[in-house]
Amino acid sequence: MFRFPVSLGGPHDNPKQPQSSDEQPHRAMMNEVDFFRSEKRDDENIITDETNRVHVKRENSRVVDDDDRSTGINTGLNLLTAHTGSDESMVDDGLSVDMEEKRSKIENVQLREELKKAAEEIQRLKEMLSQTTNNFNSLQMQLVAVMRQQEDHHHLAMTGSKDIANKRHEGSEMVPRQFIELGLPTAEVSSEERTTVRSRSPPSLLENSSSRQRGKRLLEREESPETQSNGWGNPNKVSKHNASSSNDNVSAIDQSTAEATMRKARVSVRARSEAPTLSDGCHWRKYGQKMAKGNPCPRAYFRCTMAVGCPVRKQVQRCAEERSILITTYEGNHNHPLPPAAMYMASTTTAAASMLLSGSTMSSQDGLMNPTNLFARTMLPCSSSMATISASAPFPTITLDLTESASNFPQRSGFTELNQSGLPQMMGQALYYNQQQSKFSGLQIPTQSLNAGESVSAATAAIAANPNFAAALAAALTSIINGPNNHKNGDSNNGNNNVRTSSVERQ
DNA sequence: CGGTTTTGACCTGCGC
DNA sequence: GCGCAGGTCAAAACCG
Repeated sequence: MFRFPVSLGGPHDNPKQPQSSDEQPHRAMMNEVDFFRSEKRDDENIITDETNRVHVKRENSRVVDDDDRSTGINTGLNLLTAHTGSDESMVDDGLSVDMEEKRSKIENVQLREELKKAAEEIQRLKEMLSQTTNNFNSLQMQLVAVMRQQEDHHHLAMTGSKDIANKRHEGSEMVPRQFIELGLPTAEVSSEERTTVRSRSPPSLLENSSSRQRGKRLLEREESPETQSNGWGNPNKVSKHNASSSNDNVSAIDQSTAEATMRKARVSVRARSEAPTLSDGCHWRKYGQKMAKGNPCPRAYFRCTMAVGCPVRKQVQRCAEERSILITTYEGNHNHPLPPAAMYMASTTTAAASMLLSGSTMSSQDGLMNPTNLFARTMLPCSSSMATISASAPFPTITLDLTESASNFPQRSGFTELNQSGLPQMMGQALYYNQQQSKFSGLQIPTQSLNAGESVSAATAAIAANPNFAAALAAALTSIINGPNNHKNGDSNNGNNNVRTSSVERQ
């Protein structure tokens, strides 16, 4: 799905190269082959060797080449050079051949060392990725186990006290309600599965669904992933469903909850920008605009147009208090490959959403084994103050605030530069949990844990500062994150459509 | 001409 | 039941 972009010296390193036919600036291995080939030609033709030698040198820095001439690195050869010093012609004699051979050998050694280092680097990165994958898998399994446990407790509590359950559904426990709601079928789910889930639904929900079965619009919504009252605007609908849900579906609910956790989250990005929208690498079509209450600035609604039927939407609105701040809220998951620039954003928002959702299903005691911490440490290394999770919003929403504290991460800037270095910047965003977090059942990253992970964070930040690696890692993590869902959903186009696709499925 | 934006109407959920 | 607000639709206008 991704490649680690290893640069062993790009075209910039050898601007003076002859235009040989086999010249391919991005192929380090080809250069290596060329090198050996040229070495073999030594015996054949010195002139040719000279040409090839220059060609080979492109893997080395020009400084080395210059040093050879200007500073006389090979002092032993200088004598030989001096011997032929009067001869400025391009014709080499036997002594210069020796010099060239020695030089070639030195270059050969240097080149091999560089390649070796590069190979080791690749191997290390692979190991890191593998380790991250393993960590994620184990954490995910733990997450499932804990969710089961929590679900059991939840049902016990509900059956034990209806009052308590009612209070939960009326008031503070917004998130669990949404998770249940999110368990409803998605577009990727087969029609059979949809029917099954629907049939499990309580009469109220069925009535509600049937009452919506009118008109073309409804049909469209039925086709779309979020048909089942999964819209942005009806977050509490299924909570009632949840309240009346029985215990016989615990496992099903567990599954749906797991899916649900990846479904409904919104990722809101606050960034200072004078532009009407943030350039996040995707193509969007505006499909609506509304004046929101309490904000003189209209809210614009956009839909991803990079692929037909892509469920990803975003809302763009300027902050009422500070017009220079652009609030972009993403929801959904792309069902198509993304360009790298968009991948940055998608990966970041996916990670944020995953963090939000996975964390929200955990109890506070689970913090240490919560994947949230993994994400917080891997994806948002400086987790301290830049992301807000809001439980007061109708949906679990994580807000990445790019308007402040831009000092603690390299290359920090606004989202508008995402095309260049978006991921590192985003990854540099830290998380903080506002007061509303206390309402959140599980979104607590223990300060302890974060402190313990500071070294990890620092290392991660350093790595993430490299856009290439960041892109690769983000892509990898995205695929990891999305993996299970993709399997469930069955028809995912890429590794990119989990959190977000699922979270938008209500249209 | 095809894609995008604009904008008024419509749908839906929620609170009173 | 009614009104409000958020979200969406879709025809018309606009644009490259």
